[in-house]
Amino acid sequence: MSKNLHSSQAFPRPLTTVDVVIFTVIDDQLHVLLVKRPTGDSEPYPGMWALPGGYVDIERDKDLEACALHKLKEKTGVVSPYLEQLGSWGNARRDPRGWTATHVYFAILPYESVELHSGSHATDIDWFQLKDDGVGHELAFDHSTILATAIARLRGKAEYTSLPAYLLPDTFTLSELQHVFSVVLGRPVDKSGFRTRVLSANLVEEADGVRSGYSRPAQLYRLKTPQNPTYFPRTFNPRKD
Amino acid sequence: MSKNLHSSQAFPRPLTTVDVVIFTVIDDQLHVLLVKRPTGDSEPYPGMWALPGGYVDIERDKDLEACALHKLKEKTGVVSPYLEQLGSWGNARRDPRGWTATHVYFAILPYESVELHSGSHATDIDWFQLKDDGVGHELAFDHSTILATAIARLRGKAEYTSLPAYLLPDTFTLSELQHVFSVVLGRPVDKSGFRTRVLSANLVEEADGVRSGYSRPAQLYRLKTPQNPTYFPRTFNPRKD
DNA sequence: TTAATAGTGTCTATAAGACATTATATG
DNA sequence: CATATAATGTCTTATAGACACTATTAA
Repeated sequence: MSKNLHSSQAFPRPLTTVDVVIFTVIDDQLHVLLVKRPTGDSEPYPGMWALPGGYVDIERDKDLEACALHKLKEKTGVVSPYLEQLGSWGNARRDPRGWTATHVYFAILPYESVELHSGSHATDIDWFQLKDDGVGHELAFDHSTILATAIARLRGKAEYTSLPAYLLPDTFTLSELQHVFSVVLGRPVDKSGFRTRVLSANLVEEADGVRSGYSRPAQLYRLKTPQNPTYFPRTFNPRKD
Repeated sequence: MSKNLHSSQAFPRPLTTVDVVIFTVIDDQLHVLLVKRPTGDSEPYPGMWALPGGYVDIERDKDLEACALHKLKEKTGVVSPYLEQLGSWGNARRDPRGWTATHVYFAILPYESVELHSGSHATDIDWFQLKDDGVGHELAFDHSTILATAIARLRGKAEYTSLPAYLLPDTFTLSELQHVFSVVLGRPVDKSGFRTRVLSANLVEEADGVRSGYSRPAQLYRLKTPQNPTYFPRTFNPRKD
C-alpha cells in the first residue's frame, strides 16, 4: 500500500454537510426559509433557527448538488428550482462536534410553488423576512454569516443578471418582473429603461395570453432560457462620483 | 446520546480535500501551475498532471482558506496572493478511493514573486500555458473541468473587475496594466478608453517613480485597495446585436 | 367617461470605442 | 533630430435615467 494512500486513510476526516439558502418573495418582501434546531441535550444550538441542511449521505446522494436538491425537495416539495453554489465554509469551531465543512447552495423559488414540509411539528420550519443582511436575530452555527453572503450575492447579481426572474412563476408580465427586481434591489426601477433592458437582452419571449384586471391587460412573457440567468452588459444605476 | 448526534457519527464521511488553481502570466501568456501525481501502484491517476492540493489536515489547518494558503506557499513560496473561492466538487466517482469533496480556490500571482518548490524532483511541478479552456491534455480526477471553470471565471471577471491587476507586481505602469488585461481577455484593449476606465474607477493611485526606457518614461501606479478587486460599472465591449 | 395600469417616445447624461494628436524621454 | 512610447483630446455611438405621453381595458 502506497505511502500516500496510507496517509490519506490515517487523516481524521472533517464532517461534510450541505446547507441550502432558499429565497422567495412573500407580500412584496424577500424571505428566507429556516428550520428550528432540535432540542436534545447533546445537540448544538438547540432550539435555534438554522438554514436547512445536513450530512451528505454517500449512499443516497450521488453528488453535492443532488444532496442540496434532496434537502430542498424535502422541505418545500420543489423539484426544479434555480439553484447555484454559494461557497463553502469549513473550520474547527463552527460546530462544537468538531471540524466540519459545509457546501452551501442557494435557491430561488416562486412562493406559489412551495408546500412546506416540516419533520414532526409544523412550527419547526418557517419563512423569515429579510432585513438588511439577515433576519434580525442570530442563527445557529455560522449561518448568519452564510445568509449575509447569500443576500449579498442575490442583491449583487440582481444588478447585472436576470436572477430575480426566478422568483416569479413560469409566465409573468413585464410589470411583475420590474416589480420583483425593485423588491430585490430595494429601490424603484424605472419602467421604460427596464423594459428596454429586458427586451434588448433577449431575456424573455411572449407567452400566450394576458393578465387582465381593472385596467389595460398586460402581455404575458416567459424566460427564454430558464436554465441559466441572462447577463446584462451593464449594471443598474452606474455610480456617479 | 441524541438520535441526531448518533446518526451523524454513524454516517460514513466523504474525504475532504482542497485544491488550488494558480494562474500567472509568463511571456505574455496565461499559465497554470500543475503537479505530477505519484506513480505508486495504488495511486489514482499515476503520473498524470493535477492541480496542487490534498487532504485537509484538521490538526494543522484552522480553516479551508488556511489550507489553501498553506498549499500555495508550499509550492510557490508566495504568502499573500489574491485568493478567492472557486467552488466545490463532490461525488462518488471523481476519486477511485471513494466519495470525495474538494473545496477549490483560485489564486493569481505575478510570476516575479514565485519560487517553485517541488516535493522531491524538480520535474514534478511546472507551469502550463493555457489554450482555450485547458492546457491541451487531460488532467487527473475532474481537474480538467475545474480548470475550465477557473479559466472562465478569470476571463469573465476580467470583463468587469480589476482582477488581472493581481498578475502584476506592486507597482506598474498603466500600459503594463492595459497589456495584462489584453492578455487575459485575449483581445486588444484600447489605450484611451482603458485609461479613462481605470482612473475614473479609482482603482489605482500614483506611486513614486517612473518606468524609464528608450522613450517617454511612464508613471508608476499601485492598487488603491489590494485586498479587493474593483468592480467597473460596465463590461468591456458591450455586445452588439 | 373615468380610473388604472400597460406600453411607447423624447431628451439628456455618461461612458465606451476608434483614432488622432501632443508630450517627453533616449540614442 | 529621429524614434518610441506615454498621455491626452476629439468625435461618434450606445444605452441608462428621468419623465412625459399614448393605449386599452373594466367599472
